Amino acid sequence: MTERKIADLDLRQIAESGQCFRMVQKRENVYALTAFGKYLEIEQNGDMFSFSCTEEAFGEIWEDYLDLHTDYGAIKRLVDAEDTYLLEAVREGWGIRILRQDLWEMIVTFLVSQNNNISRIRKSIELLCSTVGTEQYTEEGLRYDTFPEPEAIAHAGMEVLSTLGLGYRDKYILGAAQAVLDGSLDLEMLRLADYETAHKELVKQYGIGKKVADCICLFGLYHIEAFPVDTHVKKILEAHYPGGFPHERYKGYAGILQQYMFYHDLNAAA
DNA sequence: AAGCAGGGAGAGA
DNA sequence: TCTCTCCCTGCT
Repeated sequence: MTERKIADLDLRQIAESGQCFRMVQKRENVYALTAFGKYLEIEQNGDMFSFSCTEEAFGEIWEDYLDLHTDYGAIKRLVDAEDTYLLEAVREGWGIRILRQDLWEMIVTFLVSQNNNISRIRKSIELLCSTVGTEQYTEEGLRYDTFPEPEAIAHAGMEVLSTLGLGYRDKYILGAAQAVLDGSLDLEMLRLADYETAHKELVKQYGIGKKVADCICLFGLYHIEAFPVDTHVKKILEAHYPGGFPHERYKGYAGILQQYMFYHDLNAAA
């Protein structure tokens, strides 16, 4: 058990922000997530958080995963005081952070996300993990499933993938797994590359277009300058930024602002 | 119950 | 380049 007081963090907002699909509410104020083969529960009471892990694990894995080294308060203060829409979006999604998630998991996740909705993405990812991933148990005996490595997905093949209800996306996922194994999709190179290079490489991969590549850059490589434009963001830009989004003003971190806007739009729709 | 939902590939212009 | 259709599936 590790406890911390943390500003600019809200678990519910992150879980619903569409950047991660394996973070679920366990009970009041408690969320559970699986990442890097490990399972974590977090309880939030205001700005006080308790994590179901040791101080060591917190420092080595979760602090970084939750992007706690980044000052989101400072970023929010950079928002144009004249931009009432963006201020409102930030006010509503004040506790959003960009999680530093695993690259391979993000590649598969956002391949699944195309032309798809959040609840179905969640189900697909969970089914993929429980079918092809590795079954693990916490010290308390709670079962969880790790995200399948490329080897496991390639080994499963279309025979298994086609039974998971992924639709036409199954062949993209198998293709990506095979590409990692044969070296044509080089994860280590992507991790070292800058945003432009990573994006250019990603769109070469079958099933990855501009939007999905941007999501992978933002959520899997922490290139916070990446600004994915999906149908929601497109709609937002048309409604609130007819002259175009001020990318110059927010150069280098526009992706974080995109996340506030996206979250705001999801809530407005409901 | 036709049409849509966090897109992309492939074809044709 | 740009536009158009089709793609799996589940939900409304």
